[in-house]
Amino acid sequence: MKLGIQIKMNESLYLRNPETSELGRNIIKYSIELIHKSGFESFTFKKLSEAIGTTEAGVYRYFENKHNLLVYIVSFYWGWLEFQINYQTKNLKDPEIKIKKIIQLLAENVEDDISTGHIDESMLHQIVIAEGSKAYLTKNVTAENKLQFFKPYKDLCNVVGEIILEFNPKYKYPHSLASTIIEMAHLQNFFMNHLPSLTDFSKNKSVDQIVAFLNDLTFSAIEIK
Amino acid sequence: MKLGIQIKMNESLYLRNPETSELGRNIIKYSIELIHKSGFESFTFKKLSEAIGTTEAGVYRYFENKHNLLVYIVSFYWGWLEFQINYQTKNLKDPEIKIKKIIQLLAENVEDDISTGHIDESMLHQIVIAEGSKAYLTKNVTAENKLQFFKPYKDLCNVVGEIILEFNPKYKYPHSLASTIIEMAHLQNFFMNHLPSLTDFSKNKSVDQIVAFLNDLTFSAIEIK
DNA sequence: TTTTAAATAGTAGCATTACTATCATTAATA
DNA sequence: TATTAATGATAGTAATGCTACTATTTAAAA
Repeated sequence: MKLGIQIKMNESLYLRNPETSELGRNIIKYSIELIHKSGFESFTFKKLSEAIGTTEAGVYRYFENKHNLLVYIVSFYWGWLEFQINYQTKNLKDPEIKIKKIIQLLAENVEDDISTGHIDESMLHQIVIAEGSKAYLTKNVTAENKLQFFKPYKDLCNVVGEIILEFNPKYKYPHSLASTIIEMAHLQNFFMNHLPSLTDFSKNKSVDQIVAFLNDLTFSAIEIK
Repeated sequence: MKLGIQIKMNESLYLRNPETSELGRNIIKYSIELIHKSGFESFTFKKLSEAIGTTEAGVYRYFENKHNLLVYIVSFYWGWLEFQINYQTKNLKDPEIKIKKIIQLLAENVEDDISTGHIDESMLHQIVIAEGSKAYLTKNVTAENKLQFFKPYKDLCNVVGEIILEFNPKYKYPHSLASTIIEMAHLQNFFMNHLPSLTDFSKNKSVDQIVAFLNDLTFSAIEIK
């Protein structure tokens, strides 16, 4: 059975809600494909509109610029991931097991069984690994942060931070550790695949090695001494 | 006394060595200023050439494109930092003290007492925090990696990894931990200043808090149990 | 000293990018 | 059926990213 989920997106990210029309949904779908294939730098609204079969102006009616579109799809990912985490840790009591589950969800390659129609979450995961940090590494962070552009990311970080405190209420850096785990789950993946000498993950390129590293790092830090 | 140091740069990063002429040195100097002021996205060779008082074509004679120029200045930073680390840990025997020194050098704001003429290392440090990862987060990583674009970064990571092993020869993830420390020294700084809810660092925004977090994280991970 | 070739600087131009504006057409709704 | 909203088609502008060509300076060889 495929479950449909809906993720409410921040309205200031778009000019017109892409979920409400065929064209809008195609914009999201083909953006993900194009960015995944050729990277965010070479991605343009021209190419996107050609892929969809519409015009550049058509895309501009939905998104002010390609940066906002990136933030949109990255935000979608973080929202989706938080849903996954809530769903998969719902009935777990033990915070240790919860944290391990979260690390696994963060690091593991996505299989989109709980999917959302037109969006390929597995491809989206790859995009977030390679392009995600470009969403906030700009001169406009502060302004965009005020518009809540990064809320889904911050929410996720909070959720993880809370569970860290459940495990060890005395731990001093729950948020910093949460953002470290989240970032590293992705960055070590990127390094493993493209700059392997920055990691200790061998040939087989299995994400299990990243999970093991992050588990070790996390529990060493938060275990009660 | 100001000490002059020279950092040998990878020749495939430039078309003409910017160290060998006044114009070349100005290209580096003003790039750092402009990127620091307005960010890498809005930085163009046109604006740079106007700031210097030359023409666009003049800049293109030194660097193929702005991406390579970014990689150049980021590489310079990593080379400079490795020099600093070697210099400041030279006579230290205890690997624990060495690691603490490294974390401090990574996280602390740079004061360029050991400076390199026209380059403002303190400004460069800020650039690497905000733009550094854009050097490798591209579709060309693999090709550029083959051309040794990221050697200074990888060298640094290796140096840190070696010292981690000095502390605990049995630790399983020296490189991944090294790249985690290096990346987080910068990213937590960025978060602290722009997205503070992703950290646990309060009001005063002192980098000492980042140092404390990284020390805790690192030594929890590598201490011999 | 003159000649000449190499290095450097400057001009101009082109294709693409990142938008904006206008107007006609289609589809949905009152 | 009239009206409005969304889309499509077309065009245009300014900035960006880059190349080709010409002019000038400089430095070495004759």
